[in-house]
Amino acid sequence: MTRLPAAKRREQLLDTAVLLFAERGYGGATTAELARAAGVTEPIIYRHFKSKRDLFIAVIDRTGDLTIRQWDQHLQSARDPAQRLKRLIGANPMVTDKGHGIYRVIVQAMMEIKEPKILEALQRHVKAIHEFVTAEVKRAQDLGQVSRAYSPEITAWMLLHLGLGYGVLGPLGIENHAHDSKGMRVRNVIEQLMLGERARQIQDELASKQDQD
Amino acid sequence: MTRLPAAKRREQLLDTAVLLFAERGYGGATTAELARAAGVTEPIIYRHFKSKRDLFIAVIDRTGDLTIRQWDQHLQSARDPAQRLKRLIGANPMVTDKGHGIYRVIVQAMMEIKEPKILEALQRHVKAIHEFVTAEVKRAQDLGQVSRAYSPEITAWMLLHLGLGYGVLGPLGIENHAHDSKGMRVRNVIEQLMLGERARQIQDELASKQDQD
DNA sequence: ACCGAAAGTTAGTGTACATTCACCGGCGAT
DNA sequence: ATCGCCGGTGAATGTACACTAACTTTCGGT
Repeated sequence: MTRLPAAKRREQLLDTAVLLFAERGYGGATTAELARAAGVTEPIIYRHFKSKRDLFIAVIDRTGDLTIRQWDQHLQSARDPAQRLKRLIGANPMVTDKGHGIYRVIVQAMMEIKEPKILEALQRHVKAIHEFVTAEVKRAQDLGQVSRAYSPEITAWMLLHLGLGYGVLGPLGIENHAHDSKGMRVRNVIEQLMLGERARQIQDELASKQDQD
Repeated sequence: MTRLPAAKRREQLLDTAVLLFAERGYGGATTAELARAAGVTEPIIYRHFKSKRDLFIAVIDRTGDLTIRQWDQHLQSARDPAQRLKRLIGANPMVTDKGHGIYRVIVQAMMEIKEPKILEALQRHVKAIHEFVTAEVKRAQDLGQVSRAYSPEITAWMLLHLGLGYGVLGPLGIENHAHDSKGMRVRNVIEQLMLGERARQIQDELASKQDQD
């Protein structure tokens, strides 16, 4: 309806595509739907992108940056590195409202990898996130807030794997997923392990005064 | 070409479908390809399965059984529960030659979930595997070979998440994935954590006499 | 030897969807 | 005032693919 300059329309199409892919998946989303959601007709899509696949690649590159920026912002208000880490653990972008749709698309892309360009984009993305988490862990270790038993790098990989696994299985809605009959949650286990040996007592103390995070 | 009794044909179709789905993905594989690969014509597929989706569900269910049977077999020659667990950790079906193709498809399905029937199949699958791992952990705990700090259930979830995350990121071929600059690997960390506090020393001892696993 | 059921085939049908063709209208530079 | 460019549309087009109807061959039991 409303006429837009090419650059704006392109951006808008990408915005719309992210939402649509998140909801329907790449395969499930149709160009007709995308056009309708964007308030234009199909040929417009092809004015801006060579093909649906091309559009998909553009979406991935774009969401990579976006995700890390969102993470950064989310951690900014934390008091200290330990708190930041707790938030990091609690704010798995695969599960939070903002991120989970986007991450569905990214993991979907990880499972396909037909184009080397997509692979490269994903490698960049994971590397960036790993570096980010590594830096967080290192900071907390330097302040003695986190056990130094393992290197920041390996700890960050563990966190990524755990978060990814959790993010994949969570949406399946499996009964008793990620917790046991006593109400223990994987999240708690991770925090305890990361915060060192005394962590369990600390955890117990915190439990009674209703943790804000 | 060669005529087969229904049961055999059904099995053969499933065998073929696993390979094809692994290679092309569920969406990418066509019924025509499947028929050709199986050496029959398309209607045969529909004699044995109500639909392509139905076939996929059968594949998922079957892979669940298969994985567990393969694990069972792989673990059988281990001396004790602790050894079994070590093997379990080392035999991530998402990474082994046999499993990795089909697990890519399964994770793909987890990211899409269009049909509730597929969702159910996936839930069954994950549940079965979780139960299996839980039982292994419990056995090792009962013999005091594994730290009782966390319940078998929660420990099993951690292992599943870690394995899944590792299996998703591994194929991306990221530099330094899952290990740090000192050569420490996530696998080692998991083993150490699971085997309790003395695990590190035990690990060191074992390292010198060239562990067979 | 025959017949009925089981296994298989040929040749569609219908449709969902990415992609394109041919045309339209308004706005800004001349 | 007008004309060409650019953002836009309506209506195909083609094709890939799941699924099916109707017919044929083979096999095993009597």
